[in-house]
Amino acid sequence: MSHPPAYDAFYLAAHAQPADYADSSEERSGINTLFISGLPDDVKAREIHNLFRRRPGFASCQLKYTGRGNQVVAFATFSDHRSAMASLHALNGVKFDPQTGSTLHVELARSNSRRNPKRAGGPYVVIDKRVKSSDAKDRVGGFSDEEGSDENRFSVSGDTDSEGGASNKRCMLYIHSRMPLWDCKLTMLLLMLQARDGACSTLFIANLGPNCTDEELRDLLSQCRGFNSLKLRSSGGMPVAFADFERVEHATMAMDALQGISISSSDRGGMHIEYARSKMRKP
DNA sequence: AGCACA
Repeated sequence: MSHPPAYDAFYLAAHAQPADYADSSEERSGINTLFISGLPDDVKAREIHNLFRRRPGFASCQLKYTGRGNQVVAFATFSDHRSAMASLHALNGVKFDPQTGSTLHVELARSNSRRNPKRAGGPYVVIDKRVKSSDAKDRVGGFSDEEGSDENRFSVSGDTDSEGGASNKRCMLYIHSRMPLWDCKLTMLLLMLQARDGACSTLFIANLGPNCTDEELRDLLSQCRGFNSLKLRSSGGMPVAFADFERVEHATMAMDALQGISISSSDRGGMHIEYARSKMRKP
């Protein structure tokens, strides 16, 4: 009896919805906004404002709770690039909190803040992406949340890979030390359920052994939620299979759970599973 | 790398 392997959380190369990343070749000299990290997680918007308000060319600033653990970052916008650079050099590496010894890391932001402090109201803006723990419970449903160890886990990064000019955007998870466990799980769940390129609710299964049977595959697949039907075919003398699921998300989870596993008839390594090119017609 | 059934 083969069991689906544990989810490979450490390197999840999911073809997730592309986060919008600024092209690295973008003109940097038009950037008037600074990105500030290295802040203690109890920093107040007022402190950020006080840090920047007297600097030449200062326009506005905002504090952002990123929602990744307790991570806090800030943005400060200036009237022009030169004054932004001046403040960057003045404040980068400065000790912010003598208690913790935390040091500011200041760099040019990826893009200018388009937030208008006058319209947004108040001298500084707070963006709070933190998820309330009550919704988090609702969102993750059956997941148990061993809270005690908030020693941290993963976060998501975007990356553009332009092999063959195809420019596939993908997301990956990497270990990161300030994220509570529930947040990691939520992130993983969302990534798993993200629409991936070419996603289809039917899966194409190849690299099966010549003696693979319908029953053997069906036994395995019927343990997967949303499994509808299976068709074994032969392609070039070798068996391939099509497995249909209720929804794309079910197919995605089955693929992630079963990818690469060997079954008793396997004689050439584990199964190769992809989305089928087209949805299976009615059974 | 191998993708059918209408």
